[in-house]
Amino acid sequence: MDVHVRVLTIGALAKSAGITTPTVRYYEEIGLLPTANRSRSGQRTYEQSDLERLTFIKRCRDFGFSIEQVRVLVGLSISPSQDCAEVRNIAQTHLDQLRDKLLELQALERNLQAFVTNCDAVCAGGRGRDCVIFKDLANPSASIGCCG
Amino acid sequence: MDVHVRVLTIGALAKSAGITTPTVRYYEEIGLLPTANRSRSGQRTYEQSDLERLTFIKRCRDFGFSIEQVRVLVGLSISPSQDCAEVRNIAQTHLDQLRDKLLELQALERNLQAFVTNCDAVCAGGRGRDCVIFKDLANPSASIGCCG
DNA sequence: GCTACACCTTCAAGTAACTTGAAGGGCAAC
DNA sequence: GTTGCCCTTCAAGTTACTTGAAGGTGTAGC
Repeated sequence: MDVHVRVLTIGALAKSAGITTPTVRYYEEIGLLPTANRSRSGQRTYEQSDLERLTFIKRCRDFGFSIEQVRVLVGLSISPSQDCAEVRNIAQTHLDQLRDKLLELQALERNLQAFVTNCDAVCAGGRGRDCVIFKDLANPSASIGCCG
Repeated sequence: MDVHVRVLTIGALAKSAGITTPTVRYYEEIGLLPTANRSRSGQRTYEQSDLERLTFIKRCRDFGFSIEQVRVLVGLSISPSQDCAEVRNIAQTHLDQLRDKLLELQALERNLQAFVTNCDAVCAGGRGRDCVIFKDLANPSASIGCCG
């Protein structure tokens, strides 16, 4: 059986792909990876093609795709008629969402910076029961921007 | 008992603070809000001070602080010696982490944009079993940047 | 043959921060 | 009295794994 196919243990596979062994088992459990072959003693064995598939999955995850998106992408990648346009569209949608999130986080960064600056300016390391920071944060009718 | 204190139901409280009722109960369950008083029929009742506390929590969450960070901030906000410096430091740490994440996401944005651009340039709406996109993504020894 | 020791196995529960669902009670209006 | 919305609790679902317990496997050295 083991003619000249390089067989990998789950640990070797995981390391090569840059993920952990429990994660490999998890991917198998949720059907992202096919059920692995087993050695006589019951240990999972993998081949080069498994490494490629897992690498594909890892790259997609690194791109921030959700497991469900990766599931679709894996399906497309192994289908006979690989639909590049569909992949492109999934990626574009994902990119759009990413940009929305970036804008949100950038706004958050400005607000947090303003908060810290205000802390420095107003309370300057002091302490006391009348700190404006807490008051403003707890005021239901105040607008945010915070602490000033 | 109900002299001239405006009493709020959980729904009214939640709406005023801009969160959902299950979330209010959840916050009570994890100790972020104190155990609520109850009406004779067993429904939770709240006062203005609860709304302020919940508003404080909501603002902190909007700033992206984790529940555990908010727990600390709430503790500081109700302690007799409110330590502004500590708040400032927590916020600064959080801001630093946020900036790291922003950098990551911006790099991701560039990569995804490159991916989409490459899809357009290389495969241009086509389909076929030799799509370079899939091949590159699945190649364990290829460097990322993707699809080119 | 025996002993380390790293690596493998399964199953269950934990993580964050809620959300959703089921099954039922309370209360004000029409 | 009944409609309809709000409230109650408890349990499970979500995402993407991680951690832990308890035990088997494989190989290297002595």
